Amino acid sequence: MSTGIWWIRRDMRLDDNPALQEAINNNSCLLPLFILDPTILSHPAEKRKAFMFEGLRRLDAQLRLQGSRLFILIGDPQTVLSQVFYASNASAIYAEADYSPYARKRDHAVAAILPLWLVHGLTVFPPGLIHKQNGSPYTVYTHFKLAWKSLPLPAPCCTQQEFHLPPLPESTPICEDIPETSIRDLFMQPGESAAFKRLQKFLREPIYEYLEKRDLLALDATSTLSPYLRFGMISIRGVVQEARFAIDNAQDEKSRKNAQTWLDELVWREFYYSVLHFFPDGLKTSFRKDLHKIQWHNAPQELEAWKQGKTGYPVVDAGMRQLKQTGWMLKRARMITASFLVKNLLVNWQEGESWFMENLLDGDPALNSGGWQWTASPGKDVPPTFRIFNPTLQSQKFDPKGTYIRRWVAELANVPDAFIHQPWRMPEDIQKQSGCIIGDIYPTPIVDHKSIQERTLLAFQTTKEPGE
DNA sequence: TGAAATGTTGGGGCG
DNA sequence: ACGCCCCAACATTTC
Repeated sequence: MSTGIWWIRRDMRLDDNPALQEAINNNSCLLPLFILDPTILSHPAEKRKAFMFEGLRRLDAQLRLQGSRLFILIGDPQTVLSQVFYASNASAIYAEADYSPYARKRDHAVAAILPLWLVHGLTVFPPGLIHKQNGSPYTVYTHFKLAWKSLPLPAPCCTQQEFHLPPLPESTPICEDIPETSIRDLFMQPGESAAFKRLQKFLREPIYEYLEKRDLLALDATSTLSPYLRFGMISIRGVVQEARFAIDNAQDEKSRKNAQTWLDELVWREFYYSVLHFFPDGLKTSFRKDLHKIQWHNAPQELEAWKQGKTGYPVVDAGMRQLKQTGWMLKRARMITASFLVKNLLVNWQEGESWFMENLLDGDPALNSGGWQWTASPGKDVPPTFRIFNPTLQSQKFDPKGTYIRRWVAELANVPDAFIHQPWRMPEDIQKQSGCIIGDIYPTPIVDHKSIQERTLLAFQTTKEPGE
């Protein structure tokens, strides 16, 4: 009789879970354990924590269906694991490898005093596996993607729908309750079955229109799987396998291309974890070293207006309000709002990065930082150009009727279509008619896009290297 | 996974 | 009927 501890961190699922499988294969008893780490609990991400706690409740329910249960303990992981390990007379601890700098440090400390087995499962291929011929990392996505796609997809570790969880050990720790949260309405229901349903729904039709519709802000045309992937409520290997299957089954070339684009997004996720692997400092400092030279404007009141969705640019404000209320934005909305902060307000990208981390359900350091640095980078990607998003053009393109804007910015609900993207241009009588006085009910734009361009170009010029 | 400036084309109104 | 102009729509170039 041996007991394995399944230390759950961000692999909150039973299906295709390599760490869980490893624990089961090597033990006759299993102790599923989640540690409430004060370091993580102190992070001000209330919505994401609520999603996580509710997810833990669902996982506990799943475990109980098979005669097991989830154990919750509070404290420093090294201390907690030592106690549980000896109290339950366990043989080893099994966990899915996590690659953030904090996780690495934490796991290193645990492994120094206890038998900790880290099993890969967070990405399809372990970060670091894919590199150039000479061993150096890919820093351009396109090249990484080609290398990624040339590799055979690893098979899921347990394909059977039903498997039997080993029983609990005889001596189990006294455990805490899953914390309650003050968050009432979660934008998405967490848990493995919700994730699975969402994927199935997406695969039926939307995946074949993904490229054409993903940027339309008023639609719900994307998979919205990222919060589930964030907590491992669904297996990335399984998702990729389904994506490949969908591509192979596409009815026509256009559908195939649409589905292919969705898979490419999953490869972006792999790419950012790879970048983090090779550049572990890239989370806190700019991956592009020359970004340090930029003279940011960093006006606190402008940053605050951005956070609260009161910049006076409807599409930016809609996005920021949606983020604060629900913890979710389409990638297009993330790009528009991020570009506005960095390129229009000239605020250091790290300010935006940490606000997103506070609010996003899917907030993941590697991906969030990667996305922000993509925004801040003045165009090292292909083709090499300098991009400043024009919030009005983006708005007209991706929310042509203003549906998204009106959904999130109530003050603009009755503004006519002709002015929905630029309400500051409304004549006074129309402002009165639509009940939206600019500068009173809805803010005047905090910066003028046109006049700000020169400042931004100048600030970013310092990043140009000789010969460029 | 831009935007703005510039260039090209093609249909319709009109003399 | 025909050529000319206008201009919107689309394409290409440049930053």
